[in-house]
Amino acid sequence: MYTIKEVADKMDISEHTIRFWAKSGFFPFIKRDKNNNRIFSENDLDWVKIVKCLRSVGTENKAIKRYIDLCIVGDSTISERYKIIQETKLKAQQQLEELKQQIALLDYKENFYENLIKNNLEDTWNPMNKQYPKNKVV
Amino acid sequence: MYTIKEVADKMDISEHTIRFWAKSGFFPFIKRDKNNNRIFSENDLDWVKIVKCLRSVGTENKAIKRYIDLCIVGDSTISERYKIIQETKLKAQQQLEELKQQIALLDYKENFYENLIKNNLEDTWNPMNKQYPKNKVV
DNA sequence: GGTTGACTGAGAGTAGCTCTCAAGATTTAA
DNA sequence: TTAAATCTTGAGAGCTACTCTCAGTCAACC
Repeated sequence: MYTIKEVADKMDISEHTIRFWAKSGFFPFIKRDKNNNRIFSENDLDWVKIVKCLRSVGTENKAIKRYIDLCIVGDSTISERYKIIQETKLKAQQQLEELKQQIALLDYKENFYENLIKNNLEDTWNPMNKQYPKNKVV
Repeated sequence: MYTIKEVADKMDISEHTIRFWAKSGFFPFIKRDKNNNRIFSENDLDWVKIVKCLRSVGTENKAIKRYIDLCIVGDSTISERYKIIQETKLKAQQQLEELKQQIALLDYKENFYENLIKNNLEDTWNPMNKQYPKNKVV
């Protein structure tokens, strides 16, 4: 059993965000103690985990709520949930490829600057540079 | 030379966003035609590319503006820009690892649902399920 | 018994788009 | 040659998903 603060620390999400998600109906099964404080079970943590996952790959909150609601309905929605997870995974894999390309660009830029510094060269990237080179940077 | 629409198509960014970025001072060198329409050079496209890159790895617009301003200043800011790119790359690599883990979770869920469907099993994930199993899902 | 610290919900504030709109220029069609 | 369609512009409203502030409740420690 965890308090909201413990969940926040454990999952690396702010307490504010967890309360916001709770208010959005993402954790329908959380119990309260006698002071009305939320107490998260291990099972509730699983819900936090999947919400964090969906959110981090860009799933809209409305779509997350839809998925949660399908979970609550039960077994009859399994194939629909399967489809959602499948599509989300595909989207995430595309993001991975995109991210790799952006890292490659950052890597190129890093080497470029490193080279400038090492050799005391001019910054050919800067469009202010009057000797803008034929072989453009980036 | 490109119109804003051509840049939007080429870079897969909405025209709205490009105008928003332009208003934010991310493209300080864009020329206008006689009707005040923006005309993007190949060099301007490079700026769009680096802004898109920084943005896509979560760099705040304020920090992007800072980087752009450093570029405008010129060679004296190269080492500072180098540091920014280095740190951004590190952040992006962490995101890559995080994304891989989220994909692994989605993959697990996908297999889990697939198995349920294939074998007509119950959904052990759903907390509504009374026979909540000892080995919890996810 | 008073202060410290965790929690609560309501609601204001913020970032970064995203969209609508009216105005102006151009191109195309009748 | 006038009309309609298309592209652009900036201003500004609207939206999503937080993010933060605040006043209030409760329990635990000195």
